[in-house]
Amino acid sequence: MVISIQNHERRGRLLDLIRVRGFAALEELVRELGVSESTVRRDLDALEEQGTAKRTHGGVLYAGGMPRLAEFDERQPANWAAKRAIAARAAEVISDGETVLLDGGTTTYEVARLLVGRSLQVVTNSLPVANLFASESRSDLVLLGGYVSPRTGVCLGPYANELLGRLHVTTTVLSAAGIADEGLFNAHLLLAETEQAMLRAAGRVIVVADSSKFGRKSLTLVAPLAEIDAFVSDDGLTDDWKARISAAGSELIIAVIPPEAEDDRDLRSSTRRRHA
Amino acid sequence: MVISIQNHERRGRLLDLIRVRGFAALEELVRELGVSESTVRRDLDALEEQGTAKRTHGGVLYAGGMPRLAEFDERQPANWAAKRAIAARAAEVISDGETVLLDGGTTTYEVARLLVGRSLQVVTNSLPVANLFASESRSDLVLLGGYVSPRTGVCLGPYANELLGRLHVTTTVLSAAGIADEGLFNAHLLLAETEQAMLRAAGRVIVVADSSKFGRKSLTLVAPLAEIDAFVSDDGLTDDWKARISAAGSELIIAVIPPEAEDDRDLRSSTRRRHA
DNA sequence: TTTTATGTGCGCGGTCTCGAGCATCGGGTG
DNA sequence: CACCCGATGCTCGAGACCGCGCACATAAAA
Repeated sequence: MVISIQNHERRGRLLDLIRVRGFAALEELVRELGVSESTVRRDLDALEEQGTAKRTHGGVLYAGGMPRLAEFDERQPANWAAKRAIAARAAEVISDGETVLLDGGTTTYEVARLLVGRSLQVVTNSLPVANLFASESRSDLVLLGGYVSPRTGVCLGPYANELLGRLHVTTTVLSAAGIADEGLFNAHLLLAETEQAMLRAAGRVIVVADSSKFGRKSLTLVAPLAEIDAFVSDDGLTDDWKARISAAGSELIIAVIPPEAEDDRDLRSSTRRRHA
Repeated sequence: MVISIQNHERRGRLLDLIRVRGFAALEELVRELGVSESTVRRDLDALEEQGTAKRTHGGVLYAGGMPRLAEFDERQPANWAAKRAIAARAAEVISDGETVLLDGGTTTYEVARLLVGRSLQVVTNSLPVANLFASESRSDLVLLGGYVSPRTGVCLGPYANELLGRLHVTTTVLSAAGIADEGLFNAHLLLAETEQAMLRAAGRVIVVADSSKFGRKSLTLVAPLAEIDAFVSDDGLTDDWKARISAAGSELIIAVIPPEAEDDRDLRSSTRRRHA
């Protein structure tokens, strides 16, 4: 009946190690628990039986983790390299010490990843972005509250807008579902309101959007082009649109997709001789 | 028979598979990508060189994940079994359809884990708890905004309190750093204010705390015992404290630690071993 | 005490994986 | 056309990991 006490203390520590790291090699568990490999393996079997861990070859991974958001999972990597290149350029124009407001979306998430570790004040309505900065002591984090959209993980609604009305940030990084002559478009009505509040709170507004977004409309208009200080996009943007953005008085930053990671653009015989 | 395009498209798909699952066995990647094992292995080498993935024996795990919070990592598993048992009892007294306000802390986090999938409206100031419900379509999620404490991942400050002032929930699940005659104690001054606002917003207040918390004080007083409707603790609680809680007019729910997982309680008799 | 049960460590054979080397294919270059 | 080069797939020896059985130690039961 009574199961030995060290037994469960050790399994508790074991489970904690796995939970903390998400994955642990069997060899390192042996070293850190100070027991034999057989014992660790038996414990792992028990944990897998219990369902809290899943064994793999050479290690174990935690199974009690959190579910993931749909938007970040079901994405095809179509223009992912473009997003990353855009994010890199956008992160460059943000200086240390700034107060940055980050919108939701996959591109702004990539920007956020590049900003982790910088000395910044970060404001966001995006749960995934907040997770990036939550444990970061180098930067302060302010999260907008409100109703959380299940699919995208962003905070919406009047509470978020109201809090935004009392904030001021040096730079806002916005995403967009479409960019047309009328201005920025977004697919979510409540989010559009929140993004309008973000615009009002910002000293400088940067929109990150890959070239496929230009010329497309979406459900609702967020803001005219003239309210945007700078666009960051990739070199798939047509000259036509480059002209329109200049005409609207906005700066345009073109990110070049690095040769290491091109995917949806051509460049066939990749690395070496490239006629140019 | 195109050359380099397929290369990177495949690596993009590969990285997406890894990113979505967190971990993937090499064999399943071979099957799903329809290429040979060698090619997958070479791609994995490239991804590891790039830093976005980490190879293990027999598989690969995604390396671009998010950092983790200190409070949930450095936890010793001392009374973790107690926490889980307490969380199970606390989750039982919450009915479907309720609006539940969940505090931060590891015990309330365990409660939250058990509530995932239930039909509830959830309000929380805790980032880890919010992550649990963010992708859950069965339950609505409202997140309190404000400054995010780096160590614990909870939202603090006047914005959170203000938003709480305009909410009403049926049940609040609170944690505590200490429980003494004077009432609930907490280690964080700003958090105490937020928790007081949580108390005011609630129709019913449940405090989850393992027995080691009773009789201990902490930095600041949150609320007197009489304001708590129910305490959930483990059977290590002394009769003295059981009487005091009854005297304060609060309900007491004792969780029994299942025989599968007892750890730090009793069985002191057999704590030695070590062969020569 | 002896007996029994449980937990732990060690060793061995079998299976799987890894990395490197080699062959093939297809296209671009001179 | 001849050559080069990157990409892919296959083979194979070496090494890692797994599961099993056995031996030993300790605590509870007889």
